[in-house]
Amino acid sequence: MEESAATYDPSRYERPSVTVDVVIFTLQNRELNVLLVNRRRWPYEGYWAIPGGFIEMNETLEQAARRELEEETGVRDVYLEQLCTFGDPGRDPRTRVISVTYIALVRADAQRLRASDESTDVSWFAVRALPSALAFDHDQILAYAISRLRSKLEYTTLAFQLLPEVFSILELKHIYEQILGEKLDKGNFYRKIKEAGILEETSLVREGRGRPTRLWRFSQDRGDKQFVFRWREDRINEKVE
Amino acid sequence: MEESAATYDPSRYERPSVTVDVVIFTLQNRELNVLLVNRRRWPYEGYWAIPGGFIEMNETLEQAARRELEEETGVRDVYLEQLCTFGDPGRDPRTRVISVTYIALVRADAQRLRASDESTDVSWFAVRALPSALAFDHDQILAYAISRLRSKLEYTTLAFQLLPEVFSILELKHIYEQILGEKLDKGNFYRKIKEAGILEETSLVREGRGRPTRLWRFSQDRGDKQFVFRWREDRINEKVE
DNA sequence: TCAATAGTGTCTTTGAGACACTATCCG
DNA sequence: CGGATAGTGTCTCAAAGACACTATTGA
Repeated sequence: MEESAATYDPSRYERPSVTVDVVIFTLQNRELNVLLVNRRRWPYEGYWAIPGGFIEMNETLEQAARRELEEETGVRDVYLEQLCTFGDPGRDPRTRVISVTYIALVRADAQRLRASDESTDVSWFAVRALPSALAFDHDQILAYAISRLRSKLEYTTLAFQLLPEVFSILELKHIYEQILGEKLDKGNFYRKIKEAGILEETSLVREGRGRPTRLWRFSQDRGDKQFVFRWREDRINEKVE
Repeated sequence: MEESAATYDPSRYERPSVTVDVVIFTLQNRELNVLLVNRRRWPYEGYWAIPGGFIEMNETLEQAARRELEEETGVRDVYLEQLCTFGDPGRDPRTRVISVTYIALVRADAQRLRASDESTDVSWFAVRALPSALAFDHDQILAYAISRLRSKLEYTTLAFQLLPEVFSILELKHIYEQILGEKLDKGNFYRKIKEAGILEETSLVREGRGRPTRLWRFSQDRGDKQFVFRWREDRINEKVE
């Protein structure tokens, strides 16, 4: 009961440790990728884990997440959203740890990203080829993060957070296909995205093997334009939304 | 970084307190209601707050939430879902407190509910007539809980968690209207809910002033029947989902 | 010319929404 | 009968989806 908080004596209750873990997504050669770090010590030595760390007493949870994110990728100003909090008693053998998890979406064109340098044991993994077992309950966290990303894609403009500044419409379609795991119709995709009015044409084109591609940017100044992209109906069985 | 966890020395980091707070919804005379407790001491003495309490070291977060829920309402086996975690440094003047919040949906027909007995300072409030200021950042939490409930209603069968065992279709419609804050068309509602195939007819009827009402129950054994109820499109501007 | 990629047009089917209608009770 | 509440039928219009077509490049 909240009332017991009023009589709270700090020494009376054991306090758990609290960490913030960040599932960092990006697009790497047209595949959805996620950043993992390799653990060097017990427990789960040699296992891959979601990057994270302990919160400091004077920062908000989101600030902690941004700090971790910047430490790992050198990137600021990315999309960040709270996912869920995990806190089963046995999940960390050392002590009781509560993990507040976040999802981050990072643009593919940030060069510092490739700083998966060899000295620190950090690496990108395609979500379709993840390590078979992760440290702690991180499999579970990651699976949940992916399903959440998938479902949010359908009714938000989240996908743009993964794209470079300019892109072609078929590239955008490709991301949707990647993340939704489903082939989409080209014509219908063009129609929908154009009608949504959230793209600005640029004067750029990209040359390729066939007809050159017109490039677009995500229009910042869209008023309250909405973009609901529901190709699928099976957003149902997720608990927690 | 996760690695620092490996070198973790419990005494090296200050640990925050962790509470679990539960926003408990129910239906009380056809209105969506929420349970609040009145605080008796500093801080926020006399203010209404969302019920909650400190986690114990050997229980999961969900167990803690169920424990709180049962303490407040005497109810078990209700729908429970994690909402979000709040942890700004200044939110509790006593010490750093991280609150993991949950939403609970409680059936209206559990009699023990009315045990808002006068001795403990606990009471139901219609969400349309909430106290003007709540303790801590609980206004924020509550507002978020309501918006989440609203949006989940559109694509899940959550509303059934609020209803008694048997109910009429128009009662169900009424809940949707309550929570979505919008008038729905009777005919269309009948059509949709019937097509969804998630209701079982009972032999019961309820007599009233006009034509008696057929009563239904939510069918447990629906296979993978889905129910997407999207009358509205403005599920967009919520962050975090 | 063809292969390759980009982009458009159009028909069909579905389902949301509006709204008028019928049904069954009490007095 | 009329008022009150429950429940059904049906028309319209917009949008999703299927799919065939045109466009522009390089070799």
